[in-house]
Amino acid sequence: MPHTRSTGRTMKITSRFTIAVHTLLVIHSFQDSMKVTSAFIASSVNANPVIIRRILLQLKAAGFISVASGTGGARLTRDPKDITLFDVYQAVDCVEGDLFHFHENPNPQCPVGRNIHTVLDQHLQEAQNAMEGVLKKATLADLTAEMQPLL
Amino acid sequence: MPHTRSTGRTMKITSRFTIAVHTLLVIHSFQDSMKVTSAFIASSVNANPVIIRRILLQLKAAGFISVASGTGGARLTRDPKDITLFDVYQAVDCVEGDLFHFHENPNPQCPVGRNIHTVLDQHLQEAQNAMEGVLKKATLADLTAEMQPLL
DNA sequence: TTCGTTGTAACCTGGATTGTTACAACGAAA
DNA sequence: TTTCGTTGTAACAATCCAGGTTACAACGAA
Repeated sequence: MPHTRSTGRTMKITSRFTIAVHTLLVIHSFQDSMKVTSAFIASSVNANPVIIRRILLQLKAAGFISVASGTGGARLTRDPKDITLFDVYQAVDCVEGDLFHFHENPNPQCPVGRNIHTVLDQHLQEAQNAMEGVLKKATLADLTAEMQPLL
Repeated sequence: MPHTRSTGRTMKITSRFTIAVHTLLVIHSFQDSMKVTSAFIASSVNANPVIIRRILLQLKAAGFISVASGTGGARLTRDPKDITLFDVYQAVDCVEGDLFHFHENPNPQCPVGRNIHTVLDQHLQEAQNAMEGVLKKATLADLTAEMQPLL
């Protein structure tokens, strides 16, 4: 029985994405009752505060939050209804352009090598669009609402 | 203007997948007119023959091809209509289980940390399903047909 | 036996992610 | 003005994985 070199672990979309969503939910939930610092978020996420700060920078750059440097504390600057999971996914640079990694420079002398890109690309793009389309449907407000009954 | 540490390149689904599809198309196209060796496939893909052999092992283990060790040459052992892009995607271990990497051990003391997993998982799973669903629709036979007019 | 090919080990390289410590800049409050 | 907590950010270290390479034993047919 032949076996591969696979050691088990494989590629996944960076956890920055789920951490960013977690972060936004924490800010949304607590911003009115307390100062939401990177250390506070870090303790909810269970990660290093610097990791959180780096994500806060990306969320700030995307225009979702403001962060009070010096004083401390993050706040949403956009209605949670207007922040989709896809927005967050883009903000934290989950994928740059294409989700699938196409092998480069297939041999143009070969009929398959010459056309593989054209033929495959359509399907891969469609697959990526389908995935991103689902992320575009859900907003931060939706997640908050879905979390309510669990509390 | 704050900026991130991102250097540009980000995670993508391994090129093993597109190489595997390319490989199957080459086998399908040439198996009746010549002996299709790892070296031949490698020259079409423009990759090292060992890379191709490792992928051939995975495709063989999945039951899509037979490889004549010693003599050399790969052949399809299944109708191209019955090999979907998703089958190939699974055969080469593109993702093991979940596409998204969820940060582990969120703080159960925090209401957000306690429920983030439950709430987010549904959306992430739906996104992944949508992507994989598209890959399930296209077969090797479809790709071959789409490539015909380009030749 | 010879010869081309496969199966597979061993190794290297580069890149990305995640985590860490450290510290200057900042803003508010004492 | 000084103090203090916090942010912004640099500089690293530790993994981990993909991708590539060389090397060689095993194989099967001629």
